[in-house]
Amino acid sequence: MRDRRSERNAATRAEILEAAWALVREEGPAGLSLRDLGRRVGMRAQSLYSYFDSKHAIYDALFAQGCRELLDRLAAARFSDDPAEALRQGLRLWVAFASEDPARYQLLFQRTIPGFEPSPQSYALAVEALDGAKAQLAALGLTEPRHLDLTTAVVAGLVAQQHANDPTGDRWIRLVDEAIDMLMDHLKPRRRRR
Amino acid sequence: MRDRRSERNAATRAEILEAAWALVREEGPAGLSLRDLGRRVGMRAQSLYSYFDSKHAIYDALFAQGCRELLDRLAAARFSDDPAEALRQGLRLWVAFASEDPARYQLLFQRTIPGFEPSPQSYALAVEALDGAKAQLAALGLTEPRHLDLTTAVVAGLVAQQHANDPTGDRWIRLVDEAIDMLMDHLKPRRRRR
DNA sequence: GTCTATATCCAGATAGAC
DNA sequence: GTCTATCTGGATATAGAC
Repeated sequence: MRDRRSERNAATRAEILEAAWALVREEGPAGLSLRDLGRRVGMRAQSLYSYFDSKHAIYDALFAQGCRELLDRLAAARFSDDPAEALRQGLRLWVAFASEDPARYQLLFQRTIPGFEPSPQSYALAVEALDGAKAQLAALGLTEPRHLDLTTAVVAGLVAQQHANDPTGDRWIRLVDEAIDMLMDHLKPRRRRR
Repeated sequence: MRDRRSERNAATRAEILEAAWALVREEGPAGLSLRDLGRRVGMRAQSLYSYFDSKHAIYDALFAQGCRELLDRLAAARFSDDPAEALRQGLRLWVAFASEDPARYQLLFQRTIPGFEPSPQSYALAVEALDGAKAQLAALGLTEPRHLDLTTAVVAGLVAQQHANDPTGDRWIRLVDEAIDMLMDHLKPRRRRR
């Protein structure tokens, strides 16, 4: 039969994580404090330890949630049958995901919280998301490491510049289609240079 | 006549900044503490206030030093007379500078220290460095904002991926020449697409 | 210029009553 | 499961003696 107690516990955990996201968006991932977090959910900071073993465990849960959100969107996207168009759609989705929430991007893709590393289970989710992009490249015959690395670099560069130098605008984000053109023209095996 | 007192003061300031760089490299820019810094130079943390008005003033001095280092290297470089080759050399220099010291890169080009913004004087140095790249692009007829923005995005992307995912290796950095090829082929006005 | 002493505030985490 | 109380340690910064 249903375990009402553990259901309630899970609901509270979810509520705590939701409040944590809000704080992380306001102060940045490194600025999260258990005091503030407790206050948000109407608890003393110490009581959070009934739900999470440590502050790092909270970060880890946020990391996993962020990855799952990305995986969900990738799964929900209806990609074109044309591999080139599908890749383009996939990269647009990554850029949109990464640029819409700087704090989440920082938590998932940069190393900005001193001492925090995601658990293997959580990290596996991030790898899974990247595997999607890898497969889309492979469908175009782009299977060398440098193909993926150059692709991730271009995407990461647009997002990094956007966040650092124009956080409220779209100065770099709007270049995404041009950047993808550039990338695909360059990587296309048929017109390989050098 | 020489002011031995102020010479000594300047020497101590320089020593403090050197120790600050070491700490920042070890702990990241956000991890710098005045206690540790004082200990490194054989002082109590409070005594540092004789040399700098605040912790932010120390960050600002580091920021300015980092910019000057980059400007010095740009000034010392002997660039080719061929504008395309000169740009290539310039971008290689940026990538080398940014990748050799992650902490300095973070301090200069990312917004990672809560509450810190460089003073106008210091920021002007960063702008000056970027103007160099802008001029090199202009020498190739690339004067639109998107030309510079795409260029900085590619450079920033390589460096960001390098630091975040392969901090001790060269997995992305070694792609710099290929990335520059890609960029220049794409931006070259003579073969403009779209 | 450097020290001691101190102010003020914050952090993460644990013990134990209820 | 939540609380009070507490531990331990950290931070930046100021006042004033020497």
